[in-house]
Amino acid sequence: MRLSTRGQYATRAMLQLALADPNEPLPIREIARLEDISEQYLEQIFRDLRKAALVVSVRGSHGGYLLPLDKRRISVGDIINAVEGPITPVSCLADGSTCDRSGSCVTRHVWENLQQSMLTVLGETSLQDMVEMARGAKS
Amino acid sequence: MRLSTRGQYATRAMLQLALADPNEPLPIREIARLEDISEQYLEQIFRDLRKAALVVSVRGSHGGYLLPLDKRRISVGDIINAVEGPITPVSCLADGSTCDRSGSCVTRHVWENLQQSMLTVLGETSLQDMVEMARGAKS
DNA sequence: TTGAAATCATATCAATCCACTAGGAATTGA
DNA sequence: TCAATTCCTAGTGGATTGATATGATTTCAA
Repeated sequence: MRLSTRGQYATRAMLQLALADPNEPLPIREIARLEDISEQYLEQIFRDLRKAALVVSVRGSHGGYLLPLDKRRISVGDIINAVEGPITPVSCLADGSTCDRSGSCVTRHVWENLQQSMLTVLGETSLQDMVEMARGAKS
Repeated sequence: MRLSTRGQYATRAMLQLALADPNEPLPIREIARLEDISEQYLEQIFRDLRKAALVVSVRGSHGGYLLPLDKRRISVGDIINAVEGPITPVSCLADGSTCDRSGSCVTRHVWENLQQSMLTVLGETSLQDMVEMARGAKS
């Protein structure tokens, strides 16, 4: 029952973006250095973040990534969802699943509860919340 | 972010045990047939359940497995824990982990919240609850 | 007392996924 | 022009998953 590193890396990277100067693009190289993550691996993760419109890229020299949205409106759930897909604790809760087991619907309710509580926690934590945590811890 | 089939199979199997006659051992073969699970795979899962004392085995002909405990006192969390190990959404929350990243402690709080909420949901759902759900759904 | 039914145990295996690396093409500021 | 950067596709070694194979051990029942 593990989040993959993609979700963790993406979250840490987004936090770095949120802490950085919002007017100048932060390059992946810099984020990778700050968070000690493989540069090329992080590139792949940022491709997903960009596709989900959670970041905006600036190409070319002095390029990098920017946060286009309000930090209050980006949740950790959004980030995880962008790089790992939907939170589905069991496969029968995934999109196109046909859970045809009649007797197992009881356990399905349990997994639905689990899923709901995970979505709630991750959806309630915004990038802004993490920025404030970081600032609070620093002072 | 998936539970493996071990946890799901174990939960469904335990529910079958909870629904069965508490006085006569239910063999794995029967559970595997009811839930359409590989018999030998289920054997391995039951070894873990037995080691965790969530079931008791009766060897030999007419053998099988029994629930030694109050159904109210066994939670889905106990079952998952027995067959998959502790719920740790990220590796730095695992037992012997040395999370030495200074800056990442902010995200750690998020994962701790996630973990706590998962533990709560799974810990609050007992085998008895599932039995009642199954009975309720049946009538 | 023998045989069938069942648990118990270990080894193996194909497929999949994970975390990453390799190697470049395209874009842009200086 | 050139260096810095994003963008893209492919491959890869190791770990994990979800089993299967094979057999030993235990016990009830005919």
